[in-house]
Amino acid sequence: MAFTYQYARPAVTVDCVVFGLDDQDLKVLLIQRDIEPFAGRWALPGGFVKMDETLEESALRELQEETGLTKVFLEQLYTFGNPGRDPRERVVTVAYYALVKLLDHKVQAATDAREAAWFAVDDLPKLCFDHDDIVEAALKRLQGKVRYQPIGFELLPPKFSLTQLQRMYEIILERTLDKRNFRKKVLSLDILHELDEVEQDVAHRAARLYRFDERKYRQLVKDGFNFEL
Amino acid sequence: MAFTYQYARPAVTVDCVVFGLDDQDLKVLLIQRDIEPFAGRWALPGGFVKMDETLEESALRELQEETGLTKVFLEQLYTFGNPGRDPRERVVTVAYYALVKLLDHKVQAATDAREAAWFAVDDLPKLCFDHDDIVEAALKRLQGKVRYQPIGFELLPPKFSLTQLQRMYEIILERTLDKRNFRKKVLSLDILHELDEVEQDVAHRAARLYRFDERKYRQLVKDGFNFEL
DNA sequence: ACAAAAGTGTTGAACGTACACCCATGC
DNA sequence: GCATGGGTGTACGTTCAACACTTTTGT
Repeated sequence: MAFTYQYARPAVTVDCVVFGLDDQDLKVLLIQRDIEPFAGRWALPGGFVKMDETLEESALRELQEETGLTKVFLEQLYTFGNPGRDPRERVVTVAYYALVKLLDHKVQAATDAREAAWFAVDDLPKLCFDHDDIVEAALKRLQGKVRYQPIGFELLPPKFSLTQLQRMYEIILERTLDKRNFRKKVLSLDILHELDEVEQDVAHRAARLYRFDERKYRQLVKDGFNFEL
Repeated sequence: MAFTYQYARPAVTVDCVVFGLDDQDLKVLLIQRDIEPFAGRWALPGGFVKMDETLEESALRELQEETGLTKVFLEQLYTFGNPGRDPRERVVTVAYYALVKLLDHKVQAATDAREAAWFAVDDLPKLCFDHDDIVEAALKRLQGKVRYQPIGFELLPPKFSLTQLQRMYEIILERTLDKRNFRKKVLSLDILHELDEVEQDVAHRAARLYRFDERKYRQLVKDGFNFEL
């Protein structure tokens, strides 16, 4: 079967920059390509858009196929389409970025990928195509957006301590924050639900745990409230 | 000549939401389609991406061809690609938004368009395809971005009064601003150059004119300054 | 008892907001 | 001289930034 068109058409793909967080670093999920071009080299998970799925569905499907991830926070980032960004032919790629809770997900390589692995964002291997540019754009977007939208919670487990929360912002924004001021500010937003639970198995005083209260957040937004850190 | 591919491919287009400003309103530039589908109906200027041009070059070319506009501020907005957004076939469109100085540009209809005309953004005709969604997204982006990037100047003539500047923000943000506070704030940013010139031909005291000092702005940004209104 | 991180308040500076009158100009 | 918009300052409340010690818990 083949498809013929009157004019030449670019191929259309999606690529995903998947961010995860551990104690040390912001990480990005990469796959090692199993097919040419660039077989054996590291790249972003992604692939061709099918004719009957939305762009977002494409991105979710490719993530599932190549890395095993499901149910992630996903948002469109930017579309990269310079002629020459793919050596084979003209490819326009719609880039997405995703945020996942690292501990939840053991990743596994699959279709078209030898391996999938997490890399610290400030210590990535050289990537294929223009994927370096895509990661850079995604990081900038994340750094900008995390300050005025409560998306950072997507990187944390459902229950977290204020220290974990602060650490998340420090890692993403690449600067230290004042503990007292941070707590005052974040608690004053009134979007955290204090739990009757504390950390387990720590070798020091256990921290109180909190949940992000999405219902309350939505209500506040409706009433004209603006998240900002 | 025809082009054959192993798998079906979406068509790839660009569409532009062009904003202009007059005393009353924020306006959007629309074209009246001359060809099917939707011949005679209003739509955003745009068209197919050629194989040897970047996406941005495509957008600029289509603007030139369909409306006569050149040298505009242009920024990628979002990519719309739902199956079914075009009744003919799968079309992925990369949407851009543009800001132009209304007075500079007499628009003129051209290729594929019977007519090009400005419409107040809050009084648009029903548009073809999903172009209503695209305009809505562009307006939201403009409203968000104008507050933390000095892009609003693209809508004003090179020399403007503080009242004009304030009016621009009021129209875009859809709320009134306090005159004294606005002036204090905007002058404190130190990115305006006060000219030795005043308005001409007004039936009252003439306002002092200013220019946006892009050099100074870039320097301040380099030094860690953050524009915000 | 020691190590490790949790938790907690105050003060001064900067910034945002509300508000009203005189001035310059053209007709 | 009157109509029109230009231009200007202060006072108050809120928010931000800097800063250090006590408490709890596990080993």
